[in-house]
Amino acid sequence: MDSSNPASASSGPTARRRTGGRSARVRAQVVEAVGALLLEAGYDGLTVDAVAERAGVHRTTVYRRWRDVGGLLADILDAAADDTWQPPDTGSLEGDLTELNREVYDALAAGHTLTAALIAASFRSAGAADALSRFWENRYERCAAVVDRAAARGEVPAGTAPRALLVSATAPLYHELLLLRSAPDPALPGRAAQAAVAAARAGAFRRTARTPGAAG
Amino acid sequence: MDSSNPASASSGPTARRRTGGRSARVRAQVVEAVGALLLEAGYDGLTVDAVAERAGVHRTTVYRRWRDVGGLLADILDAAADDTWQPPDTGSLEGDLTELNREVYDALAAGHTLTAALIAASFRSAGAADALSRFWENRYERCAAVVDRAAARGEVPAGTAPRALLVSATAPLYHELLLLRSAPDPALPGRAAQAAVAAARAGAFRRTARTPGAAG
Amino acid sequence: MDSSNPASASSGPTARRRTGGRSARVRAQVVEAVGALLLEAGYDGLTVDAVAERAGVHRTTVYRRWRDVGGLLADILDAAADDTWQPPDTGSLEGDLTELNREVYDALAAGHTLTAALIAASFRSAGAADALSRFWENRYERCAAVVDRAAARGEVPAGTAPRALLVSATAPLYHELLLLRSAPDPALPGRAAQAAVAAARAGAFRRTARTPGAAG
Amino acid sequence: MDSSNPASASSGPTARRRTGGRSARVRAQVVEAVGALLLEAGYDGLTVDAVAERAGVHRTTVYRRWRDVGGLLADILDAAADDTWQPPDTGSLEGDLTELNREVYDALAAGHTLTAALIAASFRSAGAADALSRFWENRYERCAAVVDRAAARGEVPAGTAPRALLVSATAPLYHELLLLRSAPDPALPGRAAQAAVAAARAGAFRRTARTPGAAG
DNA sequence: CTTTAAGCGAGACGGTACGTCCGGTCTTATT
DNA sequence: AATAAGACCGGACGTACCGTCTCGCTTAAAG
Repeated sequence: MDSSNPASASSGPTARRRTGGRSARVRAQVVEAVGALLLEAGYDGLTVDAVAERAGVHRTTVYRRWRDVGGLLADILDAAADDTWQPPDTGSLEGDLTELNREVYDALAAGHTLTAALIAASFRSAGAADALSRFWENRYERCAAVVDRAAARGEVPAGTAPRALLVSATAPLYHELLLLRSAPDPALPGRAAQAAVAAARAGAFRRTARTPGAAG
Repeated sequence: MDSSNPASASSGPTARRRTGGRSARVRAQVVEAVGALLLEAGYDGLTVDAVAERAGVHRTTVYRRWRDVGGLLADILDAAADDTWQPPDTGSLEGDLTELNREVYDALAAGHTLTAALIAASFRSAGAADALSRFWENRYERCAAVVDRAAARGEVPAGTAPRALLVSATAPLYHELLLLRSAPDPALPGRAAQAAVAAARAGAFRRTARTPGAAG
Repeated sequence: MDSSNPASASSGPTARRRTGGRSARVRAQVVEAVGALLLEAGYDGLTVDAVAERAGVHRTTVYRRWRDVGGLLADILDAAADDTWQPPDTGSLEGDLTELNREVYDALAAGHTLTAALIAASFRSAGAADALSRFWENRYERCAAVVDRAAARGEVPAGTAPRALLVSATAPLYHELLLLRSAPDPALPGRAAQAAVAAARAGAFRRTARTPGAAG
Repeated sequence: MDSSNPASASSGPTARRRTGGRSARVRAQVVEAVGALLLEAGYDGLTVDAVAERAGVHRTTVYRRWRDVGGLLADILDAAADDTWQPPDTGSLEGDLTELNREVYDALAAGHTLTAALIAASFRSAGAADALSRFWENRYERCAAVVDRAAARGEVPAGTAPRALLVSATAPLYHELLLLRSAPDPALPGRAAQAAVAAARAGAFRRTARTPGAAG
């Protein structure tokens, strides 16, 4: 799951936004400024004033089009959701999950990070929170393929719920790096992936729930 | 949350701290106000002004003793860390973990919640972040007993790392409820506990690492 | 004291200043408040907060436009300098000087007085000090006419320096009433005027300096 | 607590005051600190906190003994009034007045000056204003000798009021340097002295008033 | 040479004002 | 007539002093 660069891909084909002329240019400048400021100064440095100045646009223009900081974040997140990112395909479930975790790890371990800033933002702005949820759901949907392939290969029981497995694999990373703020451990992505696979093999994520450990 | 101890440890022994009468009362009022405001208005409602007014104390007094909002949070967190909380002891690992998860679930599922506010705060205040880390580490240490007991009962392999197991069990809750903000699912505590137990049984958290799935 | 002109000269011509409606009204209210507060509470009562409240304007607005109390004073002084005041013309030098002195006397003898407040302010604010200097220089220039007329009438030697004479005539008033704070003496304006005239007749203020006592 | 004259002991006979050792040392340190701070930072830099710190004394001690900043100033002024200063005696009135003026000039021309600071203080503190008045009256009384000697020498008419003459001579200095803040002119002390002498010779300061210039 | 209370050190508190930053709204001038 | 720029309101921040209070501890003065 790459959350390292949500801002990169700009406005996809589905969005029927007016793309021509000044409006588009203004939006591009503002989006660029938001991303840059988030990286440099985190969410608290993302003031409308700073965005406007950096984008070379007037304060009131930002208010008019994005209403507030949450709107800005929602915009760049929704833009990022339209990108072309695809989950890895290494041939094994543990390999795929480790690879996914490594992306997360890289995005979070480096202290001041765009991802962390976005998450911080989600705690303060409803708009940002919604956009971030949408973004993440989108990613989980794409990643379901990883689990499906594993099931097809017989690595996990049929009926394994992709999302529960994926959450189980990645959640420890966010927990350690974002919430507990413990020292980054390069082995963490692999270990978390491995534990999730072990649980999955034991049937812990089968949709039919229950009777899991009993099998083991 | 006890509010009797002076100012969360630290400080030299020579400096005559004042613990009697007014100072203690002021602190108690402020701590109470912080908790109440966090619950009512979340982190963004936790302004120094609001705390002072609610505590019936002057603004400058708050600044003098707590410096800023982070200091306030650190104080109540450190106070909370001194409590007498003990992990559950249901007789089985899955039972204990489920019980733990249920506590987390209850603390997080109810929207505006103190826990969520503290986590939000940790993204904005270094002081709060440190205090929260200390608080959590403290809890994980206490919970190690749960794993030790399970190991003694033979539920998990000897050498199972308590912390890794505990993180694996609880992280999905924080992930779903705080980060993904998905709809609360009452089955989640149990499922996450169960998956962690399955992984532990498969040896995924043995300190000697590696060769886990090989057992399966 | 006119309050119609924007913001005491200065500032580039390119910057589109706004002179209409609200801005002008705000300035008028603030200037009025400054004068009233100076009279009522003296310089120490002239806080930005008090000015803002009295003017019915927000604190930050005052800071934005006037920066600090010195800026406020400079504004009202510069406004005052634009007035239409003219020195008296009684027909005799001593009469004119006495009349001038009486104005000063009236302005200073009544305890809490705007003039005294402005002078007090000039000791604490560079901006106010400069503005007050400008104001006084302006007045001395206008008063030069009094001396010129006297010279034309032959009351004082040709070449008498107006400013030195005027200072000599009025300085004792400021000295007694402001610095020494002695009890007001209604005869003082006349006496000081008379002494200055005597000195002038003796040639004490001739620009060619020296050779004064020679006249005696 | 009487703050009118904390230095000069006295007060009730019942309350046994303590004058020796520590108290005296404290006062000396504080007085020194006040003078130094006035010179370095002017009246606005003369905060109780700064005085206490510089004097190596606790804040509350200053409040206890001097009540406020005005009390501090009154104390050092009254101390200064007890000195042994004597007016010059050059042999001529103009010489004496010029010498006096030069002292004033030196005290005022050098920008940040103790004298200016005291005067500034007198505009804000009733205690300081009273003490300064006392100080100046004391000096004018001592200077009366200058005028008496001149009268004895026949330089000025008998009955010339010393104080009016002295004020006339020195006021222009204060006016130019303190109020008008014009550029210091080294010739000013002499010119002002000379003008005052001229007026005095013309009888402008005779106690019986009136009919002055008529004589010329 | 004790006693004893005046005076000091120390910390905290309530309170006023400062000057700044930022969020958001409203209004004026320009195009 | 629309919009960009400027100015405003309002809330909060963190700081500096002010003046007060309540404790103990020192120490100078009286007995």
